[in-house]
Amino acid sequence: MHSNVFHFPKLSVQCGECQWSQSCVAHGFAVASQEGPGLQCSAPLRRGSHIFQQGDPLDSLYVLRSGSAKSYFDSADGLEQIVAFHYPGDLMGFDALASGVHQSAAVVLETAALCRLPFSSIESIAARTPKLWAEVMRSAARHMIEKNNHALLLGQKSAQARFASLLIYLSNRFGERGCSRLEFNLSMARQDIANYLSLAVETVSRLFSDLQSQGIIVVERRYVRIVAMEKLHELAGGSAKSVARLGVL
Amino acid sequence: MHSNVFHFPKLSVQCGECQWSQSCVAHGFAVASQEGPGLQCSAPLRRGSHIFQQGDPLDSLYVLRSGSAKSYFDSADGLEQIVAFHYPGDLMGFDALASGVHQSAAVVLETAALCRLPFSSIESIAARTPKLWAEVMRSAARHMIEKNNHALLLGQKSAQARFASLLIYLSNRFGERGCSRLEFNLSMARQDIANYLSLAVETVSRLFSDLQSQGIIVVERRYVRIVAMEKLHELAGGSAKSVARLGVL
DNA sequence: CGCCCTTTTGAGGCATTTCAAACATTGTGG
DNA sequence: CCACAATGTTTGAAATGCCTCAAAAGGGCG
Repeated sequence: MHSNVFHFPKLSVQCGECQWSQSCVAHGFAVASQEGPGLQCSAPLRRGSHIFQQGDPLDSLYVLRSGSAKSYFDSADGLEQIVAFHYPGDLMGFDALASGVHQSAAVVLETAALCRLPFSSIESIAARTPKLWAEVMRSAARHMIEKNNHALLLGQKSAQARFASLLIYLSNRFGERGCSRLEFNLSMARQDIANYLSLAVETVSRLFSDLQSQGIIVVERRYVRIVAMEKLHELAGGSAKSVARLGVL
Repeated sequence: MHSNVFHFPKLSVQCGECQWSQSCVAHGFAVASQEGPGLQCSAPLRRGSHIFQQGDPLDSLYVLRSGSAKSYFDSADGLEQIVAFHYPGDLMGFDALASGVHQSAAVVLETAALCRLPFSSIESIAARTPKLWAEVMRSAARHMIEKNNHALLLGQKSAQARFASLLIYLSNRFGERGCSRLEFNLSMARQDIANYLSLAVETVSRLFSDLQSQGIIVVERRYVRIVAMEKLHELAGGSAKSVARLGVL
Protein backbone atom coordinates (compact mmCIF):
# COMPACT_ATOMS: atom_id res chain seq x y z
CA MET A 1 0.00 0.00 0.00
CA HIS A 2 1.07 3.59 0.38
CA SER A 3 4.54 3.35 1.82
CA ASN A 4 7.10 6.00 2.44
CA VAL A 5 9.77 3.35 2.68
CA PHE A 6 9.81 2.85 -1.07
CA HIS A 7 11.08 6.35 -1.58
CA PHE A 8 14.10 5.83 0.64
CA PRO A 9 17.46 5.06 -0.98
CA LYS A 10 18.50 1.54 -1.79
CA LEU A 11 20.50 -0.11 0.92
CA SER A 12 23.46 -0.87 -1.29
CA VAL A 13 24.01 2.71 -2.33
CA GLN A 14 27.47 4.12 -1.76
CA CYS A 15 27.99 7.20 0.34
CA GLY A 16 28.91 9.34 -2.63
CA GLU A 17 25.70 8.42 -4.40
CA CYS A 18 23.50 8.68 -1.35
CA GLN A 19 20.78 11.25 -1.75
CA TRP A 20 21.43 12.63 1.72
CA SER A 21 25.12 13.18 1.20
CA GLN A 22 24.76 16.94 1.08
CA SER A 23 23.56 17.20 4.64
CA CYS A 24 24.78 13.90 6.01
CA VAL A 25 27.29 13.66 8.80
CA ALA A 26 28.34 10.25 7.58
CA HIS A 27 29.18 11.68 4.18
CA GLY A 28 31.43 14.28 5.74
CA PHE A 29 33.03 11.49 7.66
CA ALA A 30 33.54 9.32 4.61
CA VAL A 31 35.16 12.08 2.64
CA ALA A 32 37.42 13.13 5.49
CA SER A 33 38.44 9.60 6.31
CA GLN A 34 39.44 9.04 2.69
CA GLU A 35 37.71 5.72 2.65
CA GLY A 36 37.12 6.25 -1.01
CA PRO A 37 33.69 6.63 -2.52
CA GLY A 38 31.69 4.95 0.21
CA LEU A 39 31.27 4.16 3.86
CA GLN A 40 30.63 0.66 5.05
CA CYS A 41 26.99 0.04 5.83
CA SER A 42 25.91 -2.51 8.35
CA ALA A 43 23.66 -5.32 7.24
CA PRO A 44 20.04 -4.23 7.44
CA LEU A 45 18.62 -4.55 10.94
CA ARG A 46 15.09 -5.75 11.54
CA ARG A 47 12.38 -4.29 13.70
CA GLY A 48 13.22 -4.63 17.34
CA SER A 49 17.00 -4.83 16.92
CA HIS A 50 18.96 -2.61 19.23
CA ILE A 51 21.47 -0.36 17.53
CA PHE A 52 22.95 0.32 20.95
CA GLN A 53 21.72 -0.11 24.50
CA GLN A 54 21.65 2.27 27.41
CA GLY A 55 24.81 1.57 29.40
CA ASP A 56 26.85 0.42 26.41
CA PRO A 57 30.28 2.00 26.25
CA LEU A 58 30.58 4.53 23.46
CA ASP A 59 32.04 2.74 20.49
CA SER A 60 30.47 4.41 17.51
CA LEU A 61 27.96 6.98 16.47
CA TYR A 62 25.44 5.92 13.85
CA VAL A 63 23.71 7.59 10.97
CA LEU A 64 20.44 6.08 9.86
CA ARG A 65 20.53 5.46 6.13
CA SER A 66 17.12 3.91 5.61
CA GLY A 67 14.20 2.75 7.70
CA SER A 68 13.36 4.30 11.04
CA ALA A 69 14.24 4.02 14.70
CA LYS A 70 13.39 5.33 18.13
CA SER A 71 15.54 6.43 21.05
CA TYR A 72 14.40 5.89 24.61
CA PHE A 73 15.85 5.72 28.06
CA ASP A 74 15.00 4.23 31.41
CA SER A 75 15.24 6.26 34.57
CA ALA A 76 16.58 4.91 37.81
CA ASP A 77 12.97 4.74 38.99
CA GLY A 78 11.99 2.30 36.27
CA LEU A 79 10.20 4.84 34.12
CA GLU A 80 10.71 4.81 30.39
CA GLN A 81 10.55 7.68 27.94
CA ILE A 82 10.90 7.73 24.18
CA VAL A 83 12.89 10.85 23.42
CA ALA A 84 13.14 10.79 19.65
CA PHE A 85 12.11 9.14 16.41
CA HIS A 86 14.80 8.84 13.77
CA TYR A 87 14.69 8.97 9.99
CA PRO A 88 17.35 8.68 7.29
CA GLY A 89 20.19 11.12 7.77
CA ASP A 90 19.75 11.34 11.55
CA LEU A 91 22.77 11.01 13.80
CA MET A 92 22.20 8.75 16.79
CA GLY A 93 24.12 8.23 20.01
CA PHE A 94 25.44 11.73 20.51
CA ASP A 95 24.52 11.85 24.19
CA ALA A 96 27.17 9.21 24.90
CA LEU A 97 29.84 11.87 24.37
CA ALA A 98 29.15 13.24 27.84
CA SER A 99 30.51 10.25 29.73
CA GLY A 100 31.61 7.70 27.16
CA VAL A 101 28.55 5.59 27.95
CA HIS A 102 25.29 5.59 26.04
CA GLN A 103 22.58 7.19 28.16
CA SER A 104 19.79 6.12 25.86
CA ALA A 105 19.04 3.13 23.66
CA ALA A 106 18.20 3.10 19.98
CA VAL A 107 15.89 0.47 18.51
CA VAL A 108 14.92 -0.17 14.92
CA LEU A 109 11.28 0.45 14.09
CA GLU A 110 11.35 -0.32 10.37
CA THR A 111 14.12 -2.38 8.78
CA ALA A 112 17.09 -0.08 8.87
CA ALA A 113 20.51 0.30 7.33
CA LEU A 114 23.11 2.22 9.25
CA CYS A 115 26.36 4.00 8.62
CA ARG A 116 28.66 3.30 11.51
CA LEU A 117 31.10 6.02 12.54
CA PRO A 118 33.74 4.58 14.88
CA PHE A 119 34.25 7.21 17.52
CA SER A 120 38.02 6.88 17.68
CA SER A 121 38.20 7.53 13.96
CA ILE A 122 35.88 10.49 14.27
CA GLU A 123 38.08 12.04 16.91
CA SER A 124 41.30 11.67 14.98
CA ILE A 125 39.73 12.66 11.71
CA ALA A 126 38.14 15.69 13.25
CA ALA A 127 41.56 16.86 14.33
CA ARG A 128 42.30 17.58 10.70
CA THR A 129 38.74 18.18 9.52
CA PRO A 130 37.02 20.73 11.72
CA LYS A 131 34.23 20.85 9.21
CA LEU A 132 33.19 17.39 10.29
CA TRP A 133 32.94 18.57 13.88
CA ALA A 134 30.82 21.45 12.73
CA GLU A 135 28.41 19.04 11.07
CA VAL A 136 28.16 16.92 14.20
CA MET A 137 27.56 20.04 16.26
CA ARG A 138 24.86 21.30 13.96
CA SER A 139 23.16 17.95 14.18
CA ALA A 140 23.40 18.05 17.97
CA ALA A 141 22.02 21.58 18.08
CA ARG A 142 19.07 20.56 15.91
CA HIS A 143 18.33 17.71 18.28
CA MET A 144 18.50 20.11 21.18
CA ILE A 145 15.89 22.34 19.58
CA GLU A 146 13.68 19.34 18.95
CA LYS A 147 13.99 18.34 22.58
CA ASN A 148 12.99 21.83 23.65
CA ASN A 149 9.92 21.54 21.48
CA HIS A 150 9.20 18.14 22.93
CA ALA A 151 9.35 19.55 26.46
CA LEU A 152 6.97 22.33 25.52
CA LEU A 153 4.64 19.84 23.92
CA LEU A 154 4.64 17.58 26.97
CA GLY A 155 4.31 20.39 29.44
CA GLN A 156 1.92 22.82 27.89
CA LYS A 157 -0.19 21.22 25.20
CA SER A 158 -3.43 19.32 25.43
CA ALA A 159 -3.63 15.72 24.29
CA GLN A 160 -5.20 16.79 21.01
CA ALA A 161 -2.55 19.45 20.41
CA ARG A 162 0.24 16.98 21.17
CA PHE A 163 -1.19 14.52 18.74
CA ALA A 164 -1.64 17.11 16.00
CA SER A 165 1.90 18.36 16.62
CA LEU A 166 3.30 14.88 16.15
CA LEU A 167 1.43 14.37 12.89
CA ILE A 168 2.75 17.70 11.61
CA TYR A 169 6.24 16.82 12.73
CA LEU A 170 6.15 13.46 10.95
CA SER A 171 4.61 15.07 7.89
CA ASN A 172 7.50 17.52 7.73
CA ARG A 173 10.13 14.87 8.24
CA PHE A 174 8.68 12.77 5.42
CA GLY A 175 8.35 15.83 3.24
CA GLU A 176 12.00 16.79 3.77
CA ARG A 177 12.93 13.34 2.50
CA GLY A 178 10.95 13.59 -0.69
CA CYS A 179 7.96 11.58 0.52
CA SER A 180 4.42 12.83 0.64
CA ARG A 181 3.58 15.27 3.40
CA LEU A 182 -0.06 14.32 3.18
CA GLU A 183 -0.05 10.56 3.28
CA PHE A 184 2.36 8.18 4.90
CA ASN A 185 2.67 5.14 7.06
CA LEU A 186 3.44 5.62 10.71
CA SER A 187 6.70 3.99 11.65
CA MET A 188 5.69 3.24 15.20
CA ALA A 189 2.99 1.50 17.20
CA ARG A 190 0.26 3.32 19.12
CA GLN A 191 2.13 2.43 22.28
CA ASP A 192 5.18 4.34 21.04
CA ILE A 193 3.10 7.34 20.09
CA ALA A 194 1.47 7.25 23.52
CA ASN A 195 4.79 7.08 25.31
CA TYR A 196 6.38 9.81 23.19
CA LEU A 197 3.42 12.10 23.79
CA SER A 198 3.03 10.92 27.39
CA LEU A 199 -0.57 9.91 26.96
CA ALA A 200 -2.43 6.70 27.66
CA VAL A 201 -2.63 4.37 24.67
CA GLU A 202 -6.39 4.62 24.91
CA THR A 203 -6.22 8.37 24.55
CA VAL A 204 -4.11 8.06 21.41
CA SER A 205 -6.54 5.59 19.98
CA ARG A 206 -9.42 7.94 20.73
CA LEU A 207 -7.57 10.83 19.09
CA PHE A 208 -7.13 8.88 15.88
CA SER A 209 -10.86 8.19 15.88
CA ASP A 210 -11.80 11.75 16.79
CA LEU A 211 -9.71 13.44 14.12
CA GLN A 212 -10.97 10.98 11.56
CA SER A 213 -14.60 11.62 12.46
CA GLN A 214 -13.88 15.35 12.24
CA GLY A 215 -12.67 14.78 8.70
CA ILE A 216 -9.18 16.05 9.43
CA ILE A 217 -7.36 12.80 8.76
CA VAL A 218 -8.07 9.41 7.29
CA VAL A 219 -6.47 6.59 9.18
CA GLU A 220 -6.29 2.86 8.63
CA ARG A 221 -3.95 1.10 10.98
CA ARG A 222 -0.57 2.75 10.41
CA TYR A 223 -1.59 4.47 7.23
CA VAL A 224 -2.46 8.14 7.67
CA ARG A 225 -3.69 10.66 5.16
CA ILE A 226 -3.93 14.28 6.18
CA VAL A 227 -7.07 15.77 4.69
CA ALA A 228 -7.09 19.18 6.37
CA MET A 229 -3.57 20.30 7.18
CA GLU A 230 -4.83 23.74 8.19
CA LYS A 231 -7.13 22.30 10.83
CA LEU A 232 -4.24 20.22 12.08
CA HIS A 233 -2.14 23.34 12.56
CA GLU A 234 -4.98 24.99 14.44
CA LEU A 235 -5.28 22.05 16.77
CA ALA A 236 -1.53 21.86 17.32
CA GLY A 237 -1.52 25.24 18.99
CA GLY A 238 -4.03 24.33 21.67
CA SER A 239 -2.71 24.45 25.20
CA ALA A 240 -3.92 22.37 28.11
CA LYS A 241 -3.88 25.21 30.55
CA SER A 242 -4.36 28.91 30.12
CA VAL A 243 -1.42 30.23 28.19
CA ALA A 244 1.53 30.20 30.55
CA ARG A 245 2.56 33.73 31.19
CA LEU A 246 6.02 34.45 32.46
CA GLY A 247 7.47 37.78 33.48
CA VAL A 248 10.88 38.68 32.23
CA LEU A 249 12.34 37.70 35.57
CA MET B 1 21.07 34.71 55.44
CA HIS B 2 22.08 31.31 54.10
CA SER B 3 23.23 32.06 50.61
CA ASN B 4 24.95 29.90 48.08
CA VAL B 5 25.96 32.95 46.14
CA PHE B 6 28.65 33.82 48.65
CA HIS B 7 30.49 30.64 47.80
CA PHE B 8 30.76 31.44 44.15
CA PRO B 9 34.00 32.89 42.81
CA LYS B 10 34.65 36.59 42.84
CA LEU B 11 33.71 38.35 39.67
CA SER B 12 37.14 39.78 39.03
CA VAL B 13 38.90 36.45 39.07
CA GLN B 14 41.01 35.62 36.04
CA CYS B 15 40.34 32.52 34.02
CA GLY B 16 43.50 30.81 35.15
CA GLU B 17 42.56 31.31 38.78
CA CYS B 18 38.92 30.43 38.32
CA GLN B 19 37.89 27.46 40.39
CA TRP B 20 35.99 25.93 37.48
CA SER B 21 38.88 26.09 35.06
CA GLN B 22 39.40 22.33 35.07
CA SER B 23 36.02 21.62 33.57
CA CYS B 24 35.23 24.97 32.00
CA VAL B 25 34.78 25.41 28.31
CA ALA B 26 35.78 29.02 28.62
CA HIS B 27 39.07 28.05 30.18
CA GLY B 28 39.86 25.77 27.27
CA PHE B 29 38.99 28.64 25.02
CA ALA B 30 41.19 31.09 26.89
CA VAL B 31 44.17 28.80 26.79
CA ALA B 32 43.74 27.97 23.14
CA SER B 33 43.17 31.53 22.09
CA GLN B 34 46.37 32.59 23.83
CA GLU B 35 44.65 35.55 25.34
CA GLY B 36 47.05 35.27 28.19
CA PRO B 37 46.05 34.38 31.70
CA GLY B 38 42.45 35.44 31.48
CA LEU B 39 39.34 35.81 29.41
CA GLN B 40 37.41 39.02 29.34
CA CYS B 41 34.37 38.94 31.58
CA SER B 42 31.36 41.06 30.88
CA ALA B 43 30.25 43.52 33.51
CA PRO B 44 27.92 41.80 35.96
CA LEU B 45 24.37 41.59 34.69
CA ARG B 46 21.41 42.12 36.99
CA ARG B 47 18.31 40.06 37.45
CA GLY B 48 16.11 40.25 34.39
CA SER B 49 18.85 41.12 31.91
CA HIS B 50 18.82 39.12 28.72
CA ILE B 51 22.10 37.48 27.84
CA PHE B 52 20.65 36.80 24.41
CA GLN B 53 17.16 36.76 22.98
CA GLN B 54 15.40 34.20 20.89
CA GLY B 55 15.88 35.26 17.28
CA ASP B 56 19.22 36.97 17.85
CA PRO B 57 21.85 36.05 15.31
CA LEU B 58 24.52 33.82 16.78
CA ASP B 59 27.36 36.06 17.83
CA SER B 60 28.82 34.35 20.87
CA LEU B 61 28.39 31.47 23.20
CA TYR B 62 28.49 32.28 26.90
CA VAL B 63 29.78 30.55 29.97
CA LEU B 64 28.19 31.55 33.24
CA ARG B 65 30.89 32.45 35.72
CA SER B 66 28.79 33.42 38.71
CA GLY B 67 25.14 33.90 39.55
CA SER B 68 22.39 31.97 37.83
CA ALA B 69 20.22 32.13 34.74
CA LYS B 70 17.36 30.44 32.96
CA SER B 71 16.80 29.52 29.33
CA TYR B 72 13.35 29.58 27.81
CA PHE B 73 11.73 29.72 24.45
CA ASP B 74 8.44 30.78 22.95
CA SER B 75 6.62 28.59 20.48
CA ALA B 76 4.84 29.90 17.41
CA ASP B 77 1.60 29.33 19.31
CA GLY B 78 2.53 31.77 22.03
CA LEU B 79 3.42 29.14 24.61
CA GLU B 80 6.49 29.57 26.75
CA GLN B 81 8.67 26.90 28.29
CA ILE B 82 11.69 27.20 30.54
CA VAL B 83 14.09 24.53 29.33
CA ALA B 84 17.02 24.91 31.71
CA PHE B 85 18.44 26.60 34.76
CA HIS B 86 22.10 27.57 34.57
CA TYR B 87 24.85 27.70 37.18
CA PRO B 88 28.54 28.64 37.04
CA GLY B 89 30.45 26.71 34.42
CA ASP B 90 27.41 26.14 32.20
CA LEU B 91 27.67 26.81 28.50
CA MET B 92 24.71 28.71 27.09
CA GLY B 93 23.48 29.30 23.56
CA PHE B 94 24.59 26.07 21.97
CA ASP B 95 21.29 25.52 20.17
CA ALA B 96 22.04 28.51 17.96
CA LEU B 97 24.63 26.43 16.13
CA ALA B 98 21.87 24.68 14.21
CA SER B 99 20.86 27.69 12.16
CA GLY B 100 23.03 30.58 13.30
CA VAL B 101 20.09 32.09 15.17
CA HIS B 102 19.35 31.67 18.86
CA GLN B 103 16.29 29.46 19.31
CA SER B 104 15.98 30.20 22.99
CA ALA B 105 16.59 33.17 25.24
CA ALA B 106 18.76 33.34 28.35
CA VAL B 107 17.87 35.62 31.24
CA VAL B 108 19.77 36.36 34.42
CA LEU B 109 18.12 35.17 37.63
CA GLU B 110 20.78 36.23 40.14
CA THR B 111 23.39 38.84 39.30
CA ALA B 112 25.67 37.09 36.87
CA ALA B 113 29.10 37.43 35.34
CA LEU B 114 29.71 35.84 31.97
CA CYS B 115 32.62 34.72 29.86
CA ARG B 116 31.87 35.59 26.28
CA LEU B 117 33.17 33.26 23.59
CA PRO B 118 32.92 34.97 20.19
CA PHE B 119 31.75 32.29 17.84
CA SER B 120 34.04 33.24 14.98
CA SER B 121 37.01 32.92 17.30
CA ILE B 122 35.80 29.57 18.56
CA GLU B 123 35.56 28.27 15.04
CA SER B 124 39.01 29.34 13.99
CA ILE B 125 40.58 28.35 17.27
CA ALA B 126 38.94 24.96 17.16
CA ALA B 127 40.59 24.30 13.83
CA ARG B 128 43.87 24.02 15.69
CA THR B 129 42.51 22.90 19.05
CA PRO B 130 40.20 19.94 18.66
CA LYS B 131 40.24 19.54 22.40
CA LEU B 132 38.14 22.69 22.69
CA TRP B 133 35.56 21.20 20.36
CA ALA B 134 35.53 18.08 22.46
CA GLU B 135 34.75 20.14 25.53
CA VAL B 136 31.93 21.95 23.80
CA MET B 137 30.55 18.63 22.61
CA ARG B 138 30.69 17.10 26.04
CA SER B 139 28.84 20.07 27.41
CA ALA B 140 26.23 19.72 24.69
CA ALA B 141 25.86 16.01 25.35
CA ARG B 142 25.34 16.67 29.06
CA HIS B 143 22.62 19.16 28.24
CA MET B 144 21.01 16.59 25.98
CA ILE B 145 20.88 14.08 28.81
CA GLU B 146 19.36 16.69 31.08
CA LYS B 147 16.73 17.44 28.49
CA ASN B 148 15.91 13.76 28.24
CA ASN B 149 15.44 13.67 31.99
CA HIS B 150 13.30 16.77 31.80
CA ALA B 151 11.07 15.13 29.21
CA LEU B 152 10.69 12.06 31.39
CA LEU B 153 9.90 14.23 34.37
CA LEU B 154 7.26 16.20 32.48
CA GLY B 155 5.75 13.19 30.83
CA GLN B 156 5.73 10.50 33.45
CA LYS B 157 6.04 11.92 36.92
CA SER B 158 3.41 13.20 39.32
CA ALA B 159 3.49 16.79 40.51
CA GLN B 160 5.08 15.70 43.78
CA ALA B 161 7.72 13.61 42.02
CA ARG B 162 8.55 16.46 39.66
CA PHE B 163 8.98 18.81 42.55
CA ALA B 164 11.16 16.39 44.51
CA SER B 165 13.24 15.75 41.38
CA LEU B 166 13.88 19.46 40.97
CA LEU B 167 14.98 19.85 44.57
CA ILE B 168 17.37 16.91 44.18
CA TYR B 169 18.66 18.31 40.92
CA LEU B 170 19.33 21.71 42.47
CA SER B 171 20.88 20.10 45.52
CA ASN B 172 23.30 18.20 43.29
CA ARG B 173 24.18 21.23 41.24
CA PHE B 174 24.96 23.25 44.36
CA GLY B 175 26.88 20.33 45.81
CA GLU B 176 29.04 20.00 42.69
CA ARG B 177 29.99 23.62 43.14
CA GLY B 178 31.08 23.28 46.72
CA CYS B 179 27.90 24.62 48.28
CA SER B 180 25.72 22.77 50.71
CA ARG B 181 23.57 20.04 49.26
CA LEU B 182 21.17 20.36 52.18
CA GLU B 183 20.45 24.04 52.41
CA PHE B 184 20.43 26.67 49.73
CA ASN B 185 18.51 29.55 48.30
CA LEU B 186 16.39 28.95 45.25
CA SER B 187 17.53 31.07 42.34
CA MET B 188 14.13 31.36 40.80
CA ALA B 189 10.60 32.47 41.59
CA ARG B 190 7.72 30.06 42.17
CA GLN B 191 6.45 31.02 38.73
CA ASP B 192 9.67 29.78 37.15
CA ILE B 193 9.54 26.52 39.06
CA ALA B 194 5.94 26.07 37.98
CA ASN B 195 6.76 26.69 34.35
CA TYR B 196 9.83 24.45 34.36
CA LEU B 197 7.85 21.62 35.95
CA SER B 198 4.75 22.45 33.91
CA LEU B 199 2.54 22.87 36.94
CA ALA B 200 0.26 25.64 38.12
CA VAL B 201 1.93 28.11 40.48
CA GLU B 202 -0.66 27.17 43.07
CA THR B 203 0.35 23.54 42.85
CA VAL B 204 4.00 24.44 43.42
CA SER B 205 3.05 26.53 46.42
CA ARG B 206 1.03 23.66 47.84
CA LEU B 207 3.94 21.27 47.31
CA PHE B 208 6.25 23.50 49.32
CA SER B 209 3.70 23.52 52.11
CA ASP B 210 3.03 19.78 51.90
CA LEU B 211 6.66 18.70 52.00
CA GLN B 212 7.29 21.06 54.86
CA SER B 213 4.37 19.72 56.86
CA GLN B 214 5.65 16.20 56.17
CA GLY B 215 8.94 17.26 57.70
CA ILE B 216 10.91 16.57 54.53
CA ILE B 217 12.01 20.14 53.92
CA VAL B 218 12.07 23.45 55.72
CA VAL B 219 11.23 26.37 53.51
CA GLU B 220 11.10 30.08 54.05
CA ARG B 221 10.58 32.04 50.89
CA ARG B 222 13.50 31.10 48.67
CA TYR B 223 15.49 29.45 51.41
CA VAL B 224 15.22 25.65 51.43
CA ARG B 225 16.71 23.13 53.82
CA ILE B 226 16.42 19.47 53.02
CA VAL B 227 15.73 17.56 56.21
CA ALA B 228 15.07 14.08 54.82
CA MET B 229 16.96 13.55 51.59
CA GLU B 230 15.98 9.88 51.53
CA LYS B 231 12.29 10.69 51.60
CA LEU B 232 12.90 13.15 48.81
CA HIS B 233 14.45 10.45 46.66
CA GLU B 234 11.49 8.18 47.36
CA LEU B 235 9.06 10.85 46.26
CA ALA B 236 11.08 11.66 43.16
CA GLY B 237 10.44 8.20 41.73
CA GLY B 238 6.68 8.47 41.87
CA SER B 239 4.94 8.31 38.54
CA ALA B 240 1.66 9.92 37.66
CA LYS B 241 0.36 6.94 35.79
CA SER B 242 0.95 3.25 36.14
CA VAL B 243 4.56 2.62 35.23
CA ALA B 244 4.80 3.03 31.49
CA ARG B 245 5.56 -0.31 29.98
CA LEU B 246 7.06 -0.48 26.55
CA GLY B 247 7.90 -3.54 24.52
CA VAL B 248 11.24 -3.73 22.83
CA LEU B 249 9.62 -2.83 19.54
C1' DC C 1 3.49 54.38 53.82
C1' DG C 2 1.05 52.43 50.08
C1' DC C 3 0.97 50.16 45.69
C1' DC C 4 2.04 46.06 43.23
C1' DC C 5 3.62 41.65 42.59
C1' DT C 6 4.39 37.20 44.60
C1' DT C 7 2.86 33.63 47.37
C1' DT C 8 -0.50 31.04 49.85
C1' DT C 9 -4.87 28.70 50.81
C1' DG C 10 -9.63 26.93 49.71
C1' DA C 11 -13.40 24.90 46.75
C1' DG C 12 -15.10 23.09 42.57
C1' DG C 13 -14.45 21.42 37.67
C1' DC C 14 -12.59 18.97 33.89
C1' DA C 15 -9.26 16.55 30.93
C1' DT C 16 -7.10 12.56 30.97
C1' DT C 17 -6.23 8.29 33.27
C1' DT C 18 -7.68 3.94 34.90
C1' DC C 19 -10.27 -0.11 34.69
C1' DA C 20 -12.69 -3.45 31.89
C1' DA C 21 -13.79 -6.00 27.93
C1' DA C 22 -14.16 -7.02 23.01
C1' DC C 23 -11.86 -7.15 18.67
C1' DA C 24 -8.07 -7.26 15.22
C1' DT C 25 -3.52 -8.52 13.91
C1' DT C 26 0.75 -10.71 13.96
C1' DG C 27 3.64 -14.43 14.75
C1' DT C 28 4.43 -19.40 15.72
C1' DG C 29 4.44 -24.26 16.05
C1' DG C 30 2.08 -28.27 14.73
C1' DC D 1 -1.51 -23.73 6.02
C1' DC D 2 -4.28 -23.45 9.95
C1' DA D 3 -5.03 -22.86 14.92
C1' DC D 4 -3.78 -20.69 18.80
C1' DA D 5 -1.28 -17.56 21.59
C1' DA D 6 0.49 -13.16 22.25
C1' DT D 7 0.31 -8.61 21.25
C1' DG D 8 -1.75 -4.42 19.68
C1' DT D 9 -6.02 -1.62 19.09
C1' DT D 10 -10.54 0.18 19.99
C1' DT D 11 -14.48 1.60 22.73
C1' DG D 12 -17.17 2.62 27.05
C1' DA D 13 -17.82 4.11 31.91
C1' DA D 14 -16.00 5.59 36.25
C1' DA D 15 -12.28 7.71 39.06
C1' DT D 16 -8.83 11.29 40.11
C1' DG D 17 -5.02 14.60 40.07
C1' DC D 18 -4.21 18.87 38.83
C1' DC D 19 -6.05 23.16 37.11
C1' DT D 20 -9.01 27.11 37.37
C1' DC D 21 -11.17 30.55 39.79
C1' DA D 22 -11.38 33.44 43.85
C1' DA D 23 -9.57 35.90 47.57
C1' DA D 24 -6.49 37.11 51.21
C1' DA D 25 -1.92 37.57 53.22
C1' DG D 26 2.91 38.58 52.79
C1' DG D 27 7.18 41.17 51.06
C1' DG D 28 9.67 44.42 47.96
C1' DC D 29 10.37 48.93 46.39
C1' DG D 30 9.48 53.65 45.20
